Amino acid sequence: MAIPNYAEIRDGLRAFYTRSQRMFDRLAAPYGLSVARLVLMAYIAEHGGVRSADIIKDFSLAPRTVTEAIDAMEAEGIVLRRADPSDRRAKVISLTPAGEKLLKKVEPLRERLSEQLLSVLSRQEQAQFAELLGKLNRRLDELEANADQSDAG
Amino acid sequence: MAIPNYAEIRDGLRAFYTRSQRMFDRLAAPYGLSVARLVLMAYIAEHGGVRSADIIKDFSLAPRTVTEAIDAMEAEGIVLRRADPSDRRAKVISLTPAGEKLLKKVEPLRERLSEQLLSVLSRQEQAQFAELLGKLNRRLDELEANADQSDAG
DNA sequence: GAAGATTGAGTTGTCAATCTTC
DNA sequence: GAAGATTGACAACTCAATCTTC
Repeated sequence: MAIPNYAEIRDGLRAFYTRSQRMFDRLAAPYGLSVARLVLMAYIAEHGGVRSADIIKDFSLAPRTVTEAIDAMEAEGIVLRRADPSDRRAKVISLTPAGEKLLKKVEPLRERLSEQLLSVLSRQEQAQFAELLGKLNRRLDELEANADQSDAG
Repeated sequence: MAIPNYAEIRDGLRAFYTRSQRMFDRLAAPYGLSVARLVLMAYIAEHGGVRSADIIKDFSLAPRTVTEAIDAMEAEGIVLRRADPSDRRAKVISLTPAGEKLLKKVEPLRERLSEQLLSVLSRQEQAQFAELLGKLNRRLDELEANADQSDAG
């Protein structure tokens, strides 16, 4: 039996992720956006009003990353932060009308590029790819849980 | 027929890539390394002496990224730059003995974490995953070629 | 003490411009 | 003019520390 070629997977994944990321960034750049901001905007739009902590948790990001991104988007009038009336520690982030408008314009372009990229796979292969990613992410959950255990122990 | 769920693939890919990347970074951190530097070191070791332009091409990186990484690694005594005798524009990058020693120590840890992560997939699934990534990367080649054509036209 | 948000310092990446040599 | 390397300015991420409120 052949030795598993982890390097091929690592390199293929790195190449695809970074290259496709760059392609999406170039798509969004003319609108003053990046994929990172587009993803945040879509998330905020989907959930209505969110807290920084929600984003940190759902995207596995560092607090610093989120504060900085929201700061920049707030300065550009895309999002706004209001005090949370139910918890004086928290702030509620939502899209401004301008932010919603921008999202509605750029989101279809992202979907179109996704299509151009992913339609090279058959429906079955797309489902396979999603399933493999799901397995790998669940494996990460396990390994992270173990790491936390070690920390505590 | 169901509409392809591109968002699931996008989100799954983003989550897996960024989370696993962070896990590898934490593995390398005690040795003063990052995945990015580990990857560069492995490439330099494999090829003996390389030029900045080789790295830029083979990893699809911006020139800035490479110069900065090599600068930092040179300052730490991991790599060294020599003038290329055959081309006075170029410099040849190679690992120092200390760099080789460090790589030999850390590379097995990377392989071990790859195993822990990817062994959740069967051999067949690993092969599938690699093949799907290959298809997607070739698709990126096509799209990038089209983009270049548009630029020129 | 823990949760929510922010901030300081540093890495890895981008784009765009520059300088030297081919 | 094109290729090889570097640099300035900036985005998006990390870790670690801090401050307020629960």
